[in-house]
Amino acid sequence: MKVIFMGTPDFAVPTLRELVKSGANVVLAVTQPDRPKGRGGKMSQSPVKETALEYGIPVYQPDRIRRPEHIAYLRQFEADVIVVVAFGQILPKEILEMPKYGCVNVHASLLPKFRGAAPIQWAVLSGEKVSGVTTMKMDETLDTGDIILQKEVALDEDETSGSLFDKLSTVGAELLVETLKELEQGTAVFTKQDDAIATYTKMIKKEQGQIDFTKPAAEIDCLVRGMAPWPSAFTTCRGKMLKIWKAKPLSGQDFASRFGKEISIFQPGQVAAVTKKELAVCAGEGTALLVEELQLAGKKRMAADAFLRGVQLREGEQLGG
RNA sequence: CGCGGGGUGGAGCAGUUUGGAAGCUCGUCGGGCUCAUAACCCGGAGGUCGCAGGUUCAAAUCCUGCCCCCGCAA
Repeated sequence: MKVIFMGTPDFAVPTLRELVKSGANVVLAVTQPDRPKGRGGKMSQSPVKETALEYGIPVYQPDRIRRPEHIAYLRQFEADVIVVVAFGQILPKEILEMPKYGCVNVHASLLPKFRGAAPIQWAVLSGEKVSGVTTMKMDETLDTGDIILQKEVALDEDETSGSLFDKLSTVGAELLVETLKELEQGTAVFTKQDDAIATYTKMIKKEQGQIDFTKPAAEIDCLVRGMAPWPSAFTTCRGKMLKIWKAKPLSGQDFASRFGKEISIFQPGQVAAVTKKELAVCAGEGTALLVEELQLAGKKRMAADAFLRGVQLREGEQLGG
C-alpha cells in the first residue's frame, strides 16, 4: 500500500505510527506549515512533522492544499490511498478522487454524531457516556462520507477532553490500519450516514471556558472536563484568572450533609463552604460545585487544600463577576 | 526583543517599596487531653531565601547577567 498521510496535531500521531508499523509504504506526510507558537512566539513544527522526520518520511507543508501546484505535487506519488487525520484543511474533489481507494478519514466520534471540528470536546461537554472513532471514505462535504468502520469507547466519570483524546487517538490508529486492510482485501463495507440524526460541533473558543455559575453543577463539571486541558474552564478570583481543573458536582443534599448548612442561603458564584481542605462554590438550581483542583494566574495548578493554605477565601466571597 | 506574575524548610504563601537576627497556615516527629478523632493543647526537627557575580559594616530585600515555572496574547 502506497500511502500519503495528512495530519497535524498530536491526535494524528498514533495513526501515523501504526501505519508505519503495519508495513504500509508511507511516501509523504502532509501537514500544516510551521507556525509561531507559545510564549515568545517561537516557530514550532507540527507533531506530525516531527514524527514523520523521525521515520525519515518526506514532509510537505502547503499553505493551501487546494492550489493547483500542490495538487499536482501530490499526484506524482500515485498513492493508493490518502489517510487524513485532523489535517486542518478541506480537500478539493481532485484530491479526493486521486487515489485508487480514495481518501480515508479518521474522525473522533461515532458519526453521524458530532461532525465537525471538535468532536472530542463536545462529547465531553455534552456529558456523553459513550463516544468513539469512525473511519470513513471522504466525500466533498465535511464528515459526511460513507462509514467504513466504527468503534465505541466508554467515557469515565472523570473523563477530560485530554484523556479522551488519548484513548480515541489510540483506537483510531488501530481502526485505520484495520480499515486499510479491508480496503485492500476488498472486504470493506460502506455504510451511508443518516443525515437526519447528524449533529455538528463548532470549534472551541476560549470564551466558552467561562464558567456560568447559574448553571447546575453537573453541567459545570462537564465544562471543566470538556475544556481540559485546553482552553480550560475558568472564572475570576479577586480580579485574577482562576482556572478550575477538577471539580465534583454536589446536590443540595450532598452539600448539606457534607458542610452542615443549606446551599440555598448562597447566590451562584459565591464561595459556599471553605474548610482547611475543601472548597465549594454555589451553582445553579440548588447545587454546589466542590472544587478539587485549580490554578490562579501566574501560579501552578494545585489541589484545593494547597490552594487554601496560601489564599484565604472567605465564605460568601464572589467568584466571577 | 509581544505583555505580565513567580521561584523563601516536604506543600501553599507572607516578608522585598523604607537593607540589619527568616515568619504564617498545613504536613511531619515526640508528648498530652479524649471513649475516640482528620478535633484540641504542648514541644521538636527541617531553609545554600532559583544560580552566578556586584554594592555594603550588613542583602531574601539594592544592581548586573543567567536558568526554570506560570497567566495573557498569538
